[in-house]
Amino acid sequence: MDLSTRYAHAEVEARWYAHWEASGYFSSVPDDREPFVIVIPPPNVTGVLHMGHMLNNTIQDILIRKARLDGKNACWVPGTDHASIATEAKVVRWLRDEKKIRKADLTREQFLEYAYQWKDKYGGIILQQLRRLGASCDWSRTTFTMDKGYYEDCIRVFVDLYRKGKLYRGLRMVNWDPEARTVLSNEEVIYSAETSQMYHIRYFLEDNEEEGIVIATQRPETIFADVAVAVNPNDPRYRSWIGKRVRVPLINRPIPVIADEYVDVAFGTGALKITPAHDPNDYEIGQRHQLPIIDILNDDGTLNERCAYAPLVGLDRFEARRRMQKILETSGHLVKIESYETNIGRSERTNAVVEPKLSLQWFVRMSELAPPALKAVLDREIRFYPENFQNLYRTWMENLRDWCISRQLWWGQRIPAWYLKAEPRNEETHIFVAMTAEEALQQAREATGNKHLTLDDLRQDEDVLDTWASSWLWPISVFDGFRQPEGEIRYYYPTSVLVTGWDIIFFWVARMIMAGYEFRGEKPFRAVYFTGMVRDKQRRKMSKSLGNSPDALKLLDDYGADGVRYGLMSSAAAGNDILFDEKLCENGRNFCNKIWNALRLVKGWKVAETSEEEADLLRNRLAVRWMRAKFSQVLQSLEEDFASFRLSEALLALYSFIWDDFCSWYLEIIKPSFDKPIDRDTYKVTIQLFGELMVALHPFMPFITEEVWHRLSERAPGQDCIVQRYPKATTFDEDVVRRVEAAKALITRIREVRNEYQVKPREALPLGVQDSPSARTLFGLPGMKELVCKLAVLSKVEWHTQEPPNIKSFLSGTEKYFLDIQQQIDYHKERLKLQQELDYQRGFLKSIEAKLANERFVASAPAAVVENERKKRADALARIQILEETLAKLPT
RNA sequence: GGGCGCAUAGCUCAGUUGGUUCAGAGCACCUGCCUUACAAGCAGGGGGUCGUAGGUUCGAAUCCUUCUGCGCCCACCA
Repeated sequence: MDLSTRYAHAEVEARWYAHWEASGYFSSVPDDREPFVIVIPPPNVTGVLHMGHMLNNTIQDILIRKARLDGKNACWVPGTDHASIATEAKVVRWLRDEKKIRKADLTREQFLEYAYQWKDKYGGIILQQLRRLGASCDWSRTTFTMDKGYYEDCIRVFVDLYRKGKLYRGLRMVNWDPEARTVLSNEEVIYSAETSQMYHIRYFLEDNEEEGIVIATQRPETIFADVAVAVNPNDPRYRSWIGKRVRVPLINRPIPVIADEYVDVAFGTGALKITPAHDPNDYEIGQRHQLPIIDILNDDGTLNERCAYAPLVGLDRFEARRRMQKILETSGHLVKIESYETNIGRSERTNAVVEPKLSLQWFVRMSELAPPALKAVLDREIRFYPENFQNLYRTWMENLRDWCISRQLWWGQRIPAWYLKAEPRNEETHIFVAMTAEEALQQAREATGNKHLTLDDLRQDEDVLDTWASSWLWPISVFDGFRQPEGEIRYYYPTSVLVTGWDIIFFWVARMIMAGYEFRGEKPFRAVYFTGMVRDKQRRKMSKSLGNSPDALKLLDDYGADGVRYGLMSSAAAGNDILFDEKLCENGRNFCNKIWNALRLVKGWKVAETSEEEADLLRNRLAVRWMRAKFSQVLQSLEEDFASFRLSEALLALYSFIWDDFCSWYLEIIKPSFDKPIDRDTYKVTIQLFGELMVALHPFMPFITEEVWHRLSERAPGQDCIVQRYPKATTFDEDVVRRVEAAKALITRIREVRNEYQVKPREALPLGVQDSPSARTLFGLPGMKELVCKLAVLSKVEWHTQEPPNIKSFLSGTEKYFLDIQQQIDYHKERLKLQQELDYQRGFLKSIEAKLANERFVASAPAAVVENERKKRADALARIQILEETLAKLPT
């Protein structure tokens, strides 16, 4: 067999992925098997593969492949999300830079045409990249949240919620992004500490030029929107002021001084200007005191004429702020300016400072949707892994505000609400919510009694839905559950597990759960596996803006998909952030190479009917017995790991089983000496076992396992690793496992001695065993002597009833061994080591005896634990006896 | 301000119900090997009082409390 010593991944990956896909292994249709279903967290259509996606999708692929190997009907639905704000921003930039077109110069229809052009050209690259990773998605089911059917579902849901009274249009204080000119959800606002200026400004009494009250504000330009000054009713400094009137600086509009408990006596000056249109708290205070609302800001953040101060009208809020300093100084209202550290909210998308703003928006009534979604998680109807994310979920669900689902964008599902053109904008009294304009017209005719109304008399809402108001329908809509509620969704829903980062637990996870119960009366998934964030070595979240994310495709090139998958999985316990280190992918690549070379070894053997040496046969049979038993033991723990989503543990267990037990021990035991053949039985079992190992590892490292699986032996068409049955644990011979483990310990001890005394690797030495029942038990297994001889490079094993003189002796387990190393032994050193060991064993014995002397321990500990302590005591006693004898006989 | 979580080897982290050799893995480090599968490798080794102080228990890395040092989420004071 002519195989390179290095495993070459690139060609293998491309070949097998194409083969799997062409064989239809990825696609799923309902049948009588148990389904195992995952819907992908749809990445932004604009996205390119990054570390987070790779982690996420590796986990999903592992689960899907495992389910497929378990004989389930595995269905993994891929797709992308239209990501309204992010995509629209990209398209706007693209138009500006490439096409030299400004969005403002386009009609809605023109813009959308360009947007679809852009999407067709640049969108969905990520799905292509996922194939490189090995993701075994059912590509025929690929869904995009703006697909016709999906789009319609969003509209249908909007209408449905409106009719049920769970959706309303209302005036609310929202987070406004003046740059994108759209409302933002709370989750899209990022707060961070920044230094800003605190302006102390004096408001003079209405009828007094001398006396005034000083307020503190960071936004002096908003004073034109002030409608009151509030003080705490319990603040003695200001008690006499309550009820008086003061004048807004510069424009001299009189406003009252009111009392409200909200005002913090200790903060600022203890007097607070009230600006209901531009601050959420002020808005609430304004409501309490029935104060008017003056909105002085335009949508783009410039001041409008309502501020009543001509010099600043039309200026940007920050420019206005800069000028206010001079103006207030000159007019004598400015008391002082202080530097001040505060949290400033910025738009996640545009980084513009967010402006609180009153606005007419559409809201979903969360009080209606949240309770069943909360209950499902608390009752563990939906299980979280790790479980403690329940806390996060709970606190959020118990403190919900209504969900603002309208966005002032064009890229998205347009809100299906129509108004009468005759009514002024934002003051509409008639609202018609319907699937189509025609239906809306029908409603309008009925509502107004005017049969002559036409479509021309109607105006559709300009806004689109929040992206999450489409992605929350994902698990239902991808199976066409709205239009065909009795169709295949009945087979696939609820899905099996959702794999996603914990950062979108609110955006997406919670809302999907709500949608599941609201629209299907059933949870959308049985379990949620939360992945951590992938961070760099400085613990920073990996992001494009920081440029600290390694190029995902380059990683795949350098280490192979299997290597990268290994790297990601080997340090990613559910929910824990992982500090990504390329070194881990290197481990994965090395592991591939190890497997590859094991294949080269095995395939290089000559096979004979049987071996000439009886010793070889005995040894090989023992090796096979041990390997079978150990594999069963490992499979048992693997099943437990999979059941509780402990995937890293499962991978690690396989890694050490393959590398250590299979390669370092098993193959070394059965490896024939140079140019000698191996007996057919052992060979066949080994090929079989090797194949099973590949199947067991396949979910984690699909490509190399498929390749090796096929190279191990001729496979009939369709006999691919990906569609085998996962090996199952059987009852196994624990005794063999135990005794071989003891033998391994003995071999290690012998190698240690050989190393210490620099015995040549090939030089075979005779081993002496001091006769004892435990030694007889160990060597009683057929093939055990031959096994130890081979791996420890021994010429023979001799039994001693008496200690031979002047020979190196050592302990392993409770047995004593002698090794004739043909060298002068350093007795001084030996004595020291023996004494050290003896001291340790005596201390150990003492602690065990103390334990056993404790009546309460013996009475309350489980019998097995007590029994084990007794065994430990016996072993310790045996060791101490041997050590004492050896010491006594040691030449001085 | 409210809440959640973390602290285990030089580094990154496992450690499930308190009890089998539980004090682990990988990396790094040290020693010796290019031994006919693999130097992307082989054989061997050193290294931790499980953050601190108490408590519960026959028994604590594991449960409770304190303190210290980190991290995160939510809310947000003009």
